[in-house]
Amino acid sequence: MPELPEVETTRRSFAERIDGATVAAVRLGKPLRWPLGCMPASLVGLRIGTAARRGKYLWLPVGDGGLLLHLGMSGSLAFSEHPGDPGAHDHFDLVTTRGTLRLTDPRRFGAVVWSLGLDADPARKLVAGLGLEPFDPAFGGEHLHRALRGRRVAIKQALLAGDIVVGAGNIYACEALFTAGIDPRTPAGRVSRPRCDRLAEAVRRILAQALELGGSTLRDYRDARGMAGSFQQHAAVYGRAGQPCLVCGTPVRRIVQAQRSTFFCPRCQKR
DNA sequence: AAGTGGACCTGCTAGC
DNA sequence: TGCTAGCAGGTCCACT
Repeated sequence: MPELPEVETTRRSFAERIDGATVAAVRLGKPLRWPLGCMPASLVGLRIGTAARRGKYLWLPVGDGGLLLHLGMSGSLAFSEHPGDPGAHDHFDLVTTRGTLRLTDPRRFGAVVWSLGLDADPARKLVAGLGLEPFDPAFGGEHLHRALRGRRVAIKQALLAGDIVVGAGNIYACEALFTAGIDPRTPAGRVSRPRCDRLAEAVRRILAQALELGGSTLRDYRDARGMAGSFQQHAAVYGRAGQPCLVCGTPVRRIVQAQRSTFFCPRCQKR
């Protein structure tokens, strides 16, 4: 599910309410991607700080450390109105003096990890390889061009890898490449400097637009207040295989790259 | 070193 | 109606 716009929308939807609250209890469901790494009971009584985001990770300060959360493919966080009856896919409850924040994640690719800081293990290890934030002023055509130099993977895969720029997952990488007019199969190292300028700008514009629309709700994504996103209604190519390109009318194509679907317009997007 | 494929796990849908 | 194959928003790891 969650790419940067969904994760950031989620963060904004719970950060204010939970900031300054105290942990009253922690409940664990089935195991997630990694073990929590501390005794849940030891969190009780600790004060929660202001939630932050790095890439698609959320960082929730708790006491002298914090929880690094990832929503995986199918995760969502929500304030639970019925904290007494967890469902089959509710795998983490943070019961606080300001409500219960509950992680629901059917596929369990998500994670909740205790760490003494973002720069302490294990959080540091998970965040270490991440690229620039897309809205960091340092992210632009120059950075992109330099980082892509010598890379032979397709540009789509280079964007998804997250070591150059974070936040664009499968939906927004497809959309950004469409906006920039770049064929997703183009070898990354062969994207010219001017096209890198356009691509960096497209990544920012698409993510900003998605953020304004509260992200994409393809299936079940909701923010912590239960609000769905609506970017999917504005997608130019993602999920539109066979339908006419909104610009030129050519049918949108679906191909597979690195075992993931890629959608693009074979006419508007060039190598 | 960079690139590739498999792994993790569950649910939904299209097609027979 | 019921079964099955294929697909889904992510990312880590082992291997070449």
